[in-house]
Amino acid sequence: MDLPGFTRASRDWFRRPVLNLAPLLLGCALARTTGDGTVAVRITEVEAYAGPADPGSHAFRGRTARNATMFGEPGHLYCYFSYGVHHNLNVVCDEAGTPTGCLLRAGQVIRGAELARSRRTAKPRATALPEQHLARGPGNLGQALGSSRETDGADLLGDEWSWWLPQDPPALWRTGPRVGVSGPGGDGELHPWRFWLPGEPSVSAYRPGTARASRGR
DNA sequence: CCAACGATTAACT
DNA sequence: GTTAATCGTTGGT
Repeated sequence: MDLPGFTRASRDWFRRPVLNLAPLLLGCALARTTGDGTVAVRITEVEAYAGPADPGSHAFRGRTARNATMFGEPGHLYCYFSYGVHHNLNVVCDEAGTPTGCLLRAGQVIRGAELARSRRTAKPRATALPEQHLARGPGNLGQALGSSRETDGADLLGDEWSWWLPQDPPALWRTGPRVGVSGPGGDGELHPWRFWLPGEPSVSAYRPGTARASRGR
């Protein structure tokens, strides 16, 4: 398995504070290979969740059976069941014992579009979906990759799931309020921790955000 | 044990 | 813009 223009990430690449890692995830590729083939998604939108100090985080009230994966080694997938319907994917960040992660909110399917589409054909209008919308939204991204209850804890340095760094990383991103997280005065005031690549068709046009230049890599 | 609530989506007005 | 669908997790009784 290879991806032109990308190289595989090491465990240590994930070993940094969540707010530092979050923008670096943009432009990376997440791939999954099964007997049916490979689907790879280039990440265009993420949200950071900062653990015990973050009221929006699943880890805010400590360790539970559900969020245990976030307490483990970085470079694994924390997959949780959302609204009785979706299997949303997070990249576990920072050192083991620091329960932080980034929710993968959207991406562009760069390999296996046919397979990704077939995984979404349960939805009546899926056959009419433009390719750019196959992995738009966290639930849809999870669905395009076929994530399930079994996905929680998967290692991104394994054979089935893999994480890829772009040879030519994006130089610019935007930040804004997280989606679906409430808080006093609006969560966005305190935690503008949604990061996305401007101008990407796979990113839904939510609220406007602030442009930030990258500080070099 | 039980009731409330989502890190959402798609369909409908 | 609004709302129903849908069910595991959580926290309180």
